[in-house]
Amino acid sequence: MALAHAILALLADRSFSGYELTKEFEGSVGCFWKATHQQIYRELAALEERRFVRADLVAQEGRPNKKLYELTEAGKRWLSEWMAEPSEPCAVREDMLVKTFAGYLTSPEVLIADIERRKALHAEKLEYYRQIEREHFSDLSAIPIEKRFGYLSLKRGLRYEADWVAWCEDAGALLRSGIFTPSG
Amino acid sequence: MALAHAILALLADRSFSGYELTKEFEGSVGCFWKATHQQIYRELAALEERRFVRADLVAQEGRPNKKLYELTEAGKRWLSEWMAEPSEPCAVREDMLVKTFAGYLTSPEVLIADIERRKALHAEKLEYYRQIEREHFSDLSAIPIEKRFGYLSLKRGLRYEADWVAWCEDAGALLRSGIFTPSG
DNA sequence: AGTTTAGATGCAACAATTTGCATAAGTCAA
DNA sequence: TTGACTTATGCAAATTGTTGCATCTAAACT
Repeated sequence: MALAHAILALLADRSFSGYELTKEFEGSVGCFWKATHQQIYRELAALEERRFVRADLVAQEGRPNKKLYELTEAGKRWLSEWMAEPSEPCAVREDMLVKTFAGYLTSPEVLIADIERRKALHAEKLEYYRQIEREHFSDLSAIPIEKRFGYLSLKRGLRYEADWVAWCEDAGALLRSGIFTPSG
Repeated sequence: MALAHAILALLADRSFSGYELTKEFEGSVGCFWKATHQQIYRELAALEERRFVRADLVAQEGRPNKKLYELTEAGKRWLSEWMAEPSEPCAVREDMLVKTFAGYLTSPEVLIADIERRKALHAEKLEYYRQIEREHFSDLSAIPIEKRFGYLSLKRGLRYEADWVAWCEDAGALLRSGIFTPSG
């Protein structure tokens, strides 16, 4: 039920509609949580029923109406209580590493191609996080304390993507070295 | 449906029972996949129905009988085809980073305690992977080629855990520096 | 003699996630 | 003016993942 907490964590700062939350989860917050619009809308409905959030219908000109959700006192309390509980490492399920593990069933070229593709993906995400870092966290003392905490999460995202890029280079070099081919 | 592929990837090397597979997923293979015994038994039954694996009942003395599963030709083909498809990064859902993101809702001490706990967990796992590295991959040229590929996956696990430890130290230092407290 | 630990498998219920479909208004370019 | 894209929300079904329980054998501990 931790998606609920991720949503409440965003709503602690300001109000969001489901659509806006979806965008957030696809972007910067994506460094620590992934969720589709379906999950978010369903979870918001559940949170509203539990009175942890409250919704305001906002009529808009030129576009569909939206439901703006805000955190209630009960929601804030529930979130704070959860913060004190120990956190477990998230489950890893990496297709890529299943492939390297059984790499002898295909040709090194197939693996290398996929690794290069992944390297590009992670490098792109890394650049995106670096841009956020430059634009929002270049001077921590200049931003309100509540916003500074996001930097800790972003730092993890920066590390994670940089680390993937480094592994891709590492693994690519090993595969090209010929250690994994009978002839080499 | 990628758990299926992870199971087949293990069975490509040798036959396993469900119980043995569970142990594998808890240990070394845990660096790229997490699965409970329930998931594994269910998936094995489904794979058997699709004829990607075949089961042999093995009577054992002194302990319950077991079902030894082996990969079929069809299963091997299906796995090889899957290997050529591009792999997507796995979904990240990190409770810890939700907490750092909304860290202003609790005290730095609460965050620091959890970060220290996580650091110990990741350091332990890192040591475990290092032990596997020493015991199984200290000389790549001395082991059969099929087994060498596992080192690529292990290397990712080593990096991942080391990177977490480094982040924990980083985040801990920042939290202790007082940047995140109004008085500091 | 009784409890715990390890090996071995499985059902049932529940929770979470993904995927496909559906709607509806407005913008913007070919 | 047709087609693609963005904003905005949602249902239904299928797939995956988790949790609690249940069974059986045998060794090892207390």
